[in-house]
Amino acid sequence: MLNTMNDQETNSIDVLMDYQSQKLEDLIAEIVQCCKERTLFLSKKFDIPEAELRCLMLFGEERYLTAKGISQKLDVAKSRVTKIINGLVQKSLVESIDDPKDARIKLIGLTSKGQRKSRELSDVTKDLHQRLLLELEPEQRKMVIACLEILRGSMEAVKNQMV
Amino acid sequence: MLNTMNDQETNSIDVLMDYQSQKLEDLIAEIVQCCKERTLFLSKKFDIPEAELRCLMLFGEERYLTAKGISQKLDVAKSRVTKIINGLVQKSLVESIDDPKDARIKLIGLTSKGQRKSRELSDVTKDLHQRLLLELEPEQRKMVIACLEILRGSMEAVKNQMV
DNA sequence: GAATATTGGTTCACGATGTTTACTTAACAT
DNA sequence: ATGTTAAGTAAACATCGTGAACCAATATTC
Repeated sequence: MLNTMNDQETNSIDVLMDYQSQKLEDLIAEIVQCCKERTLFLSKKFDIPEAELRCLMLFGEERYLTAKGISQKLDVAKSRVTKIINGLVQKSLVESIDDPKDARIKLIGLTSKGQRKSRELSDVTKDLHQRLLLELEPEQRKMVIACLEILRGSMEAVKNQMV
Repeated sequence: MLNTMNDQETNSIDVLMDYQSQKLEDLIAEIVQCCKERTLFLSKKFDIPEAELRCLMLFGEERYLTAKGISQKLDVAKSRVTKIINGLVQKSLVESIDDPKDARIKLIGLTSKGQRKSRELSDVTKDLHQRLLLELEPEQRKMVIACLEILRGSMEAVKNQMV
């Protein structure tokens, strides 16, 4: 009797977990897909490849970046950075000068055209995210952000388990 | 006086929006990054390119798929599907037979090896999402899922505004 | 029923993203 | 001085993806 009861209970818990994990998977996939479309949209709008846009956005505070620094921030190989920088130099969005202290290093900085583009880009993405917030009630905004923080933390935790 | 008060209020609302939209942007970026790492991890674990894995996962219920159907589900050009299928055929995970009714159509189906792989893959991803849920309290699970639904809806809404 | 679309799939040329390996040049350390 | 480490570049390769041209088979239309 009790046994049956427990079986049913565990079973319904399993069913719930199954449902929830499937739901979670689907939702995350849809959100990721939406982000992919957004970056593609921006790339087309600005007529600049995605990787170069990502690079442009790194010059938020910093005046100059090095290839190595960019490589770390973008999480790609150094050689990849060379190509990205080449593309941006071609478009006159960025220019590199020699570090006066260390001849190995090249300092990469935005040109004024690059600064305009970068500003424009961050304005557009900021606008998009603000519109996203405007879709929500002020109460929901806090809650959604709080939930994303929780989710991010859990994803990190699971990632670390995986090693 | 009142004016000043209102200015301060609007200002603090703006500040809040700025903060929240920045937070939102960062959180979404981190979550997307985490997902990217996950797919890369699975691709290496199974030693199968990401696009082919994505294709394998389409055979959930359906016995057979057509190149056109796959093209729509994966949201890529037909020509891309040809290459993906070639890769999977090479690995003996999939085989294509002629549709008896329409000689233009090739029916793509999993081999038994492909079924095993596909099953394995969905088990692993299900396990990952369940672990994600286990990081949360049962109450949080519902809340996080609810928030993701809200977020997804808002993202769709913003996307549609953008046309 | 023959001429004319339309459809499903392949091929080819191209471009973007990325890695790995090897190489050059410059700085540093003993 | 010399050997080691660091920064950047170059070449070869793999993956993901599009678009246009094309072929063969089915549908449509007169």
